[in-house]
Amino acid sequence: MLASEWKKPGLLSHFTVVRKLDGGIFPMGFTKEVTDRNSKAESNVLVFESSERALLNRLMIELYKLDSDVLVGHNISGFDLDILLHRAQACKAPSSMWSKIGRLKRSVMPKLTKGSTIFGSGASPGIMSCIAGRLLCDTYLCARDLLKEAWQLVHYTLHALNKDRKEIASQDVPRMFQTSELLMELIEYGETDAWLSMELMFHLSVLPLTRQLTNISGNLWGKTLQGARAQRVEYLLLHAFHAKKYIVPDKSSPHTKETKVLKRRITHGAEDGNRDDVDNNDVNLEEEAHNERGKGKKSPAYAGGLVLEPKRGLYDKYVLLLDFNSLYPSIIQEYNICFTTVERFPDGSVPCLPSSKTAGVLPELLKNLVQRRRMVKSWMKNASGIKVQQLDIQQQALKLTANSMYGCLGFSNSRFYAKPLAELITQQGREILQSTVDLVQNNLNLEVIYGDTDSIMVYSGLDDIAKAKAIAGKVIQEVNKKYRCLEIDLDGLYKRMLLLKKKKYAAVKVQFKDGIPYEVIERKGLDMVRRDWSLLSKELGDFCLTQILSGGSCEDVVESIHNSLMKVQEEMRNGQVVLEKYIITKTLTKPPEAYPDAKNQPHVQVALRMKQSGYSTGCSAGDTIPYIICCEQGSSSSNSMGIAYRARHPDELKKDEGRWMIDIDYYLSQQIHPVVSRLCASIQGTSPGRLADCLGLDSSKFQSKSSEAVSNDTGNALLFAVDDEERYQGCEPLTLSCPSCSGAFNCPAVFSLIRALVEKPEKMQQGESTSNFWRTLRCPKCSEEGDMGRMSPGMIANQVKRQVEGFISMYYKGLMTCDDETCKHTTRGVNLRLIGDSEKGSVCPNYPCCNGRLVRKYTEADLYKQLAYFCHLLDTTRCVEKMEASARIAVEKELGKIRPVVGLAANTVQRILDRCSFGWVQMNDLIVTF
DNA sequence: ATGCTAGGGAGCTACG
DNA sequence: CGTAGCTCCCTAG
Repeated sequence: MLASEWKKPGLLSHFTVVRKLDGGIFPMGFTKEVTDRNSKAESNVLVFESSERALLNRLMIELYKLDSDVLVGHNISGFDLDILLHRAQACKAPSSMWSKIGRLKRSVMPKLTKGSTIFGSGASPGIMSCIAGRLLCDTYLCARDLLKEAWQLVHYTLHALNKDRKEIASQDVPRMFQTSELLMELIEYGETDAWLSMELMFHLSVLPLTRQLTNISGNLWGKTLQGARAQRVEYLLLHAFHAKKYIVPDKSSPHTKETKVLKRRITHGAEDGNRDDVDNNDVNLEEEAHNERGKGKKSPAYAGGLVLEPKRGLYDKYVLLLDFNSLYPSIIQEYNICFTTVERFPDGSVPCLPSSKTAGVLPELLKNLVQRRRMVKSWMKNASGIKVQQLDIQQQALKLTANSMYGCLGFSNSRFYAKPLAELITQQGREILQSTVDLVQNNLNLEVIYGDTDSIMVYSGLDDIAKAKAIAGKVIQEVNKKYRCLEIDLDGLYKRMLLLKKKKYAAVKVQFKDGIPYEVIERKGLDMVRRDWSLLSKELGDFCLTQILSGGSCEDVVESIHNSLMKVQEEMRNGQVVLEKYIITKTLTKPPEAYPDAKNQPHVQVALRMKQSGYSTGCSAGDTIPYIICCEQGSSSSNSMGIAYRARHPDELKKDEGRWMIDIDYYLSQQIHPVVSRLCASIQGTSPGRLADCLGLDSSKFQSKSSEAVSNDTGNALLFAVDDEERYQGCEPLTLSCPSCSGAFNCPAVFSLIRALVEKPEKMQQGESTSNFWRTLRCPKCSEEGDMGRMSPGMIANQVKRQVEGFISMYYKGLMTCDDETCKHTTRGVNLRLIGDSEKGSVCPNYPCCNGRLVRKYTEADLYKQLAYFCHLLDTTRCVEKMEASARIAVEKELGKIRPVVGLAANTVQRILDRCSFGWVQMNDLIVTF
């Protein structure tokens, strides 16, 4: 349907059910508001229930009455269904109630968490079986998998759609129940979200596209919606082979692994003397071990496409982009590559091209797909209105199907896995690209500046678009002469182009609309198209790029870039620009009761491993932690002293126009966890005062009382008055292990070492050599000469860092220990969220030998005590200051007293300038400081 | 459960 | 201390 049609008023209906909070009441005037709404809509669009169970019941009844064919939602498979079914389970809802979510009457709830529970992996088999009979359309999964090429589009679309959308933190929900207006607002947010999910589905044409894909392949629609690409190809091939009366290979399942092992044993036993066989087995074993080791990221099994070394630079005359139309499918047809035609060698080496003239099943299938697509495209020319859209989707589906065939040949778990075929195809691809380059360069005397897998870029050196096109025509004619099926075509004309690296370039592309040319900037692989760079950096980089591609003179371009950077610098100094440091992906959705340890604290999940939020936080994705642990960008380096982690209470962060910032005032008014902040201060040399400095605030306001006493000689770092040693009794010691005697030694020996290290620069000035200096460091235990050269500051820092991190992570991961003195069994890996149950004391695993119960080894109080102890031990404030000072001198020397700041943007600019003809510009001219 | 490889760039670590 | 080599993330094709 066209958007105008499904958006027509009256076509869609909606329904909302809301319940009051446990122990609460609905706000005044809410009942009247509900009646008003319903009478206005002339149906029950909004109802309320008194309990969660009643709410679930009501929802299921409404779903049953609707009996919908498709359930739509953004991340519905990873979230909504999971919550609904788990809550139904928790509320002890009868099967007659929850099974209405599907079309199959069930009496027993399947195991919901069976299978993988990785975020974004789709619904578990248990959940899928609950909704049997209905299709599940998860716009999140579809956007990510099915329409990978349109990912950017989806990203922006979502962004655009989200314009009016407000995110409500879970801890704010109770607040929304205080007045009728707020509650109605909350309800509207829910309705908007539902609407947006559906709008996204329509926008992406998910249903028509998946239906077409399913029709082409002959598999199940539900599977296509889940994104099972391999299965689609499998079914397509199954149908094709079956029609020709072939017997297809068995589907390998998890059981086959056992059979393989069994088979190997049999062959091994029978042909013990056969050396080759033994070798083969070893290879297999190695392969398997390798695969298992590299779980997350398999190393490539065979060589892929050829990427030409780019001739870097800024090209200001026309560049032609020539591109083979669907290279891999064409190769299969061109060389008749098929399971039935290619002779595969037992040793697994790359096979030869087939000589057979009779077309194989695979090429014929592809030929058929191509012909159908051509036909559909021809129909499109004469169609109009909605028909054009439908046909367009059909041709897209045909293209997608043809293109995904190759990938499945190389997919090791596919029924039609054929590595030799995949290898042969990519090998031909490489040869074709290389021979094309040779032809264009040697025979046509043109300059090829870049090429990737199936494309070449030719620098014409011409200003005239017509002449450039003529050259393209000549190249196309020459290349296409050589092949039967393969076809090269002009894919784009670049007026100006900046070529930086392999897979990284930008260009001004000339396109035509109704014969009138217009220009678009195309960005490929550069920082600004990646999601892991901060917005500021992306915006600045993009600005620089547009300037460079603007065609202005060198002087103008450099000046305008310089000015814009200076402007940003100024804005940063004035606090108008705030670096995006924290990205909070999602607020926690389970009720606080689920986390007894931190009941009264709001919870957040942090985006891990995004550049904006720092690396290695010691938590894994999805872990719930009572504090946001993050690190400042660029501050973590293994060779620098200390750790870069910083624990922050969520209240300490405030959100402003979508960006999260540290609320310094709150930080100080609440004195949130001085221990943690002190840990940062002493190890990393960062303190609230310094932080305030960075943000341009008056740092004197931010010094805590305890620091004033000692601030005379330590500047703005926080110090900690140590009372007595007894207070740290029971804490884990901080130790270093000596590389030569392996003995562990602890403070204060550690600190004499650290201090010695810090004093190094002074000694160095006296002309002492580095290696000699390191050798003066001795382990206090063995005090042997020689090996102690390895006792480097990096090593010490690493050991300290590891221990501190280790403790924090042990706390958050919930180390459990048996309370029986004689047993003391310790177990790890209990997630914090599970501790609620465990803390009641589950039985020690050593039962019945031991009657103990597992309890948390470290309580929250232990954590703070321990952290305080570490701080106490690491009282290296003075050293840190010295280290900082020497580092500052080094930096200042290098950069002439300016520190690079928009580091990211500056890097990008540097790289761009490196490759332009602006070589004479000094980078220092462009460095911005804050 | 699960299409493929190539490649840049950042953080981190082992090693000489 | 410098650096090669690893993992992780995200892109191009």
